[in-house]
Amino acid sequence: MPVHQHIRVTADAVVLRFSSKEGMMVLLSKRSIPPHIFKWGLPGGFIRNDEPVEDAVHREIRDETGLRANYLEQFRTFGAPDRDPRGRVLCVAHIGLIKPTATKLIPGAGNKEARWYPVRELPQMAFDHATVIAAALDHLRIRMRNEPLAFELLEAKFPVSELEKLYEWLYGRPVDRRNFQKKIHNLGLLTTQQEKLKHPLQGRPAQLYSFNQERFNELKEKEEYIEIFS
Amino acid sequence: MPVHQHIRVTADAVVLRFSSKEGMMVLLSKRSIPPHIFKWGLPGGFIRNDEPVEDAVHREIRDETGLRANYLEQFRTFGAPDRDPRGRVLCVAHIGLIKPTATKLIPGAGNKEARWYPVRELPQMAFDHATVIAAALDHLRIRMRNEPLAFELLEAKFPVSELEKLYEWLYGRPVDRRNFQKKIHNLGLLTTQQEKLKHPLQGRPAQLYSFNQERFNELKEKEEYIEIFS
DNA sequence: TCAAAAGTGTTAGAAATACACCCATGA
DNA sequence: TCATGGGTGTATTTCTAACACTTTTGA
Repeated sequence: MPVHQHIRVTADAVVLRFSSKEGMMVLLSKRSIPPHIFKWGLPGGFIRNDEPVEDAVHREIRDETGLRANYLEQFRTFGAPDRDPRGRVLCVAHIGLIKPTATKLIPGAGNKEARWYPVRELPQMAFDHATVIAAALDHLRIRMRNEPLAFELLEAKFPVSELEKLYEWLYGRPVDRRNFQKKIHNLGLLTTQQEKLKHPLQGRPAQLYSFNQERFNELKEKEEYIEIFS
Repeated sequence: MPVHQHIRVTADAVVLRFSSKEGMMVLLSKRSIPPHIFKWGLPGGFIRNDEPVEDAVHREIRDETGLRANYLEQFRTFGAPDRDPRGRVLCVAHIGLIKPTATKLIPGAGNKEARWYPVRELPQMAFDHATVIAAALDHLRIRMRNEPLAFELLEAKFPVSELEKLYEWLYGRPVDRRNFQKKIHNLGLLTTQQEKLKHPLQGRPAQLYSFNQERFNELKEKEEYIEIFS
């Protein structure tokens, strides 16, 4: 039992927000202390001794931005010995997903500035956080084929086109609207809502849908393998 | 910067070995010290202050069993505050894959007993290691659909039936031999070897194949998505 | 009436599935 | 010659992919 081990551990989150107008945005906070002072980093920080890791992530996101991710999943731990100049610091990295309406940031006690940045136009990043963001997107790209994570990034009621644009953004290729609708409807994952989209900037108003979680659970029970997107 | 953080970190591995006769086996080592003395646990231990995480895993596996996994991948970090009675200990869990010939164990300095156990007949496990093993298999089940990890569990030259039985074991369902061969050959992942399997216990000798890594890399470059098994 | 986005169906090709008999070998 | 496991082809169905015009609305 090593009394001599001295490794610290942070819990950090790549919190993502999507809208078809702005694309995928990531939540960053500006560092106000060294190391990497004034660079931008992921919300996160040291885990408390008796605190569950997920709780630490939620706490840090709240403290730095006032937000709460409605989906949170650990995806990898970054542990290169030289990734932090202060000494050995492991980073348990998470993906957080949040609805597009979560735009208003309330920087907390730390007085740190927080901002949404387009994932494809990142500022100078602290530590290895650019790598962490890239890894988070790779992870999401794999998970979103089979898991209904897309719906965590959309409003409760959304037009199919928004879902489609999210997949187009993530996979970097155009998606055939007709085939996409066919597939998603055949799976039965969408429940038609009464309303239509009230204020399209222009064009025909879109039918709104919500994600049918029960239907997905049903599918998952009987089919071992569900492909939402190919 | 929390001088008061006191969290220790271990690197542990679920090292797996497969043969059609025995099924999937996991490498365990018997604890010789408290806590959980005399229960079985995953090979692993505390990371050194300046040691890369993967190096720590390899070192622990070697020290406890004399083996070296030919594939190693981190899959999750377990961090429940109460998972270790000694205090807060995070476990960065890995999957290790090893060839079926790696049967001989050389317990090292720690004098710990090490053994291969069938994954489906585990002894009483230390800590949350039963959960860790279950999570490793879930992870493997997802990864093996799209990544050529199966070949890390087979000899360099193997009959198709061995590959097929590996998939059957992992997904818990029978696989149609003809359709399986068709699919795997259409992908072009197998290179036919000169030899046939020399000593089948009975029956017609099987053609041997090796995994064609270059072909897989080629595929991965042009196709964004490769499905090895559905 | 125009611009903009939404909605929708058919066809051809590819892939997945289901299914059964013969072959090569050792005992 | 028998028992055992290896090797193989075809027909059916399902899924995927390609493709363009009409509808609804606000300006």
